[in-house]
Amino acid sequence: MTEPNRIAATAALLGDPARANMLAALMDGRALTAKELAYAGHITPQTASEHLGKLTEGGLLAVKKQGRHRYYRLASLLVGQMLEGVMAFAEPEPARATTWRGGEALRTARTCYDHLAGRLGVALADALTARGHVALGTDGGEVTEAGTQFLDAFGAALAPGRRVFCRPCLDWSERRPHLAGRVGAALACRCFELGWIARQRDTRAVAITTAGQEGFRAQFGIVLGG
Amino acid sequence: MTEPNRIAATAALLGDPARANMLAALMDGRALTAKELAYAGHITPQTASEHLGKLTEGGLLAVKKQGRHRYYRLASLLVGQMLEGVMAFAEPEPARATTWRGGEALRTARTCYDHLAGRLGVALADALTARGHVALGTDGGEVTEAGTQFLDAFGAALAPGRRVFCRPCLDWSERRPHLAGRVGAALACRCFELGWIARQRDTRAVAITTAGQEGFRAQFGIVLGG
DNA sequence: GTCATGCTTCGGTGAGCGCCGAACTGTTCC
DNA sequence: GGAACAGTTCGGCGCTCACCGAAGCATGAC
Repeated sequence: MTEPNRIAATAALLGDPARANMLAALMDGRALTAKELAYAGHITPQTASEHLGKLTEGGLLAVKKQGRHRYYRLASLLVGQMLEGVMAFAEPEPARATTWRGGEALRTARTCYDHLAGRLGVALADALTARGHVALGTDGGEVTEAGTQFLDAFGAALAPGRRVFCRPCLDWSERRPHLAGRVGAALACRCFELGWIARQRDTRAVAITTAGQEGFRAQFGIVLGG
Repeated sequence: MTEPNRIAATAALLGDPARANMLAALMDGRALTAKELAYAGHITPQTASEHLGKLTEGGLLAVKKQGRHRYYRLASLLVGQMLEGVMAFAEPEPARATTWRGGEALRTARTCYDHLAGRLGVALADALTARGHVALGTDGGEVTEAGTQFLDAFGAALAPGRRVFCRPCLDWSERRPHLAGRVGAALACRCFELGWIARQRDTRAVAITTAGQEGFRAQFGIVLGG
């Protein structure tokens, strides 16, 4: 009885355009200030403050004071996965190849909560699959023995010993699965470490550096013409 | 720009208690009439009609006319997965062992969209894991060679040849993963076929028949004290 | 034909909430 | 100290939307 009401209450929090915009802006896992989120939601700081209060109250966001700023981020993995679920449904069917702000950059490479998406993310998943490093299906995926060794050598080591699974995440611009879960996160993390990719201000798009162009080509055979 | 608005619009559809109740009632994959859904949402048929119209319009529900009834069901797997995502977040933390309508029956065994959940679902996942038939992790899972053979012999055969993955689905009453995805669906389907479990009216709870008591014990070593 | 039933449409009411301007607290910097 | 800035709280406006009663279509039973 009390159960669906909690569902409704949670969903209602996502059901406001301003809040949805703010949450989408946080999907790359960064922590943003209230002002930045107000900008992302296209609303004034006063209004944003109310929304952020509700989202925090509802357990969707965690907040950390730092000087005169307040940094908001998604409160847990579950929040990111919930948003993924809604996005997977809500996104327009085939890649509507038009007009977002910086759409082209977003489609080339972007972060999706804690892992890589866009053409780069899909290409990485394809490359690893083609080489037998991971096996992916619609219901899940697994890193092979060879894949574990490869990731190890690449510097994106995972806890050894136990079997390593990975979760596919449906990519809304390519409509193809890419690597999420611990594996995707470790891979993305290592790419940042190597300086192959770099975050950009005010967007989830990531830039592929010249080192990255070279690295992705050498290690994965990936060349993104775009 | 248009993107998060779609997310918000979709989430807003889930964000009404009456609609959330109706969707929750459809989570077991059955098709229900408008009247039954009005009852599930605790609203009058007029109001339910509006809600059902919006949900259908939004692509969440599919409807089929049959005589003077209209049967509504979830429109796609994506809808079920989206709801799962929201539920996984929104459910109260530990098993709040109290007071739902038929709570005890629901906790023992119920359907979760197209597969089994509750103690039975978790016990099945545990049994299959313990025997090395499936391997489960937080990011996914896989059916082993032996598991494929076992499922085959059990009558819950899956398309052969390709690797079979399965998706864990976090159980909100037990807080333990159980089997979802194709594997979970095939398993549940076979249990219904064998007459081990039976659907009940007006609830997602399923009854374990006496044949089921015997079968689950013999095949899986599962005894649910009730 | 008449009646019952399932469902939808219409009209009007009321509550909730998203929004912003203005004012207030707290931090940083000079 | 004072000025600048980040963020919140308050008050009031306006819109949206969930709700139900009543009426209107269908379909099926007799």
